[in-house]
Amino acid sequence: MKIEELLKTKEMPEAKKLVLNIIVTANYLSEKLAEILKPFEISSQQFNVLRILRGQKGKPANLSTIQERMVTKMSNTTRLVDKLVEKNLCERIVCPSNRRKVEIRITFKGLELLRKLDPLVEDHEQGIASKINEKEILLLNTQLNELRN
Amino acid sequence: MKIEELLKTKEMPEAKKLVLNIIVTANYLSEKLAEILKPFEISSQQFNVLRILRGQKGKPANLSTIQERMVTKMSNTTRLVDKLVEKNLCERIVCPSNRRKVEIRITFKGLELLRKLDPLVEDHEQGIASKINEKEILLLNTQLNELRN
DNA sequence: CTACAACAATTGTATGTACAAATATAAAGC
DNA sequence: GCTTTATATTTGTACATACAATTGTTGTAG
Repeated sequence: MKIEELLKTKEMPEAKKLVLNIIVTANYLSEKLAEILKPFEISSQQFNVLRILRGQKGKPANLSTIQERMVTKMSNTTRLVDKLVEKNLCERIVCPSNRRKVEIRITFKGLELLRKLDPLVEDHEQGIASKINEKEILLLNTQLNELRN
Repeated sequence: MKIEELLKTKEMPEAKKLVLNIIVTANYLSEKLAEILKPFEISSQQFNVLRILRGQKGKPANLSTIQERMVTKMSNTTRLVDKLVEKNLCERIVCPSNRRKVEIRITFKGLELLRKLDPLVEDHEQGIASKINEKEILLLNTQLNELRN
């Protein structure tokens, strides 16, 4: 649906339309992802943290590393990790060489969960992207990058 | 900055890049808006509600009307309106013809606040959109609409 | 060695989001 | 008229976000 229909407004400058459109589309995408994750009782931010941990390939991550790689930077990583630890999806130990830091690792259970989720999330992303052609995807990525400059 | 640099990942399918890029860009835009609104002690969702109320042009709105016009549909409109009422930016009375409903109106103080904010928000939106040319804006809007279909 | 600055994470508070359950009122069916 | 169903909003709970303040630890200057 067109953005202006969605917001039930007649007229709007294109600039305003663009800003709202990006936000509305992002909400839509996040909701779709949340739907996929829901049966597995994991939120999109928790999923995000798990993927970052897997990306470490065995090497433990500390909180600041996770934080700087998060999609939403200011989320409270301590409490996200708390939830994951509760569910045994990751473990957290105090870093022996520097006790200010913590070492966070994904567990086997966490890896298993991601392995189940991978194809579902992949389908979701492909399904979205398939609405436009490949050239348009590349262009869209470039233009979004520019908007943030 | 390119999305892959931002997330500090080497390779990623374009579809995944696109999905993340939209979400990251939306976060960026929301943060910028929040910065503008902060000195006025109003959140972007409260601002959103206020603009919807102004759009009613004197006619009162009830909760469900506001809800369906919100950018983020599932936010809890009752509590957002609570905050606005506390600040005297809008008023809420029980609808006399149907006591299940409420009538919500923007106050003079609310209109004044929006009048001050309008040019700031406009500048923000224009500033973002000016990063790409007009044709690209139109195209981007079209493509984002398609992604949600 | 001690005081102090810098660093890493945690905790606290207010706000917002997502969803379910509860409350209150109105409308419909018998 | 009384019960049931539908409608509109509010309330409760868990999670997430934004940001400030605090805690505990390390590094460093004197």
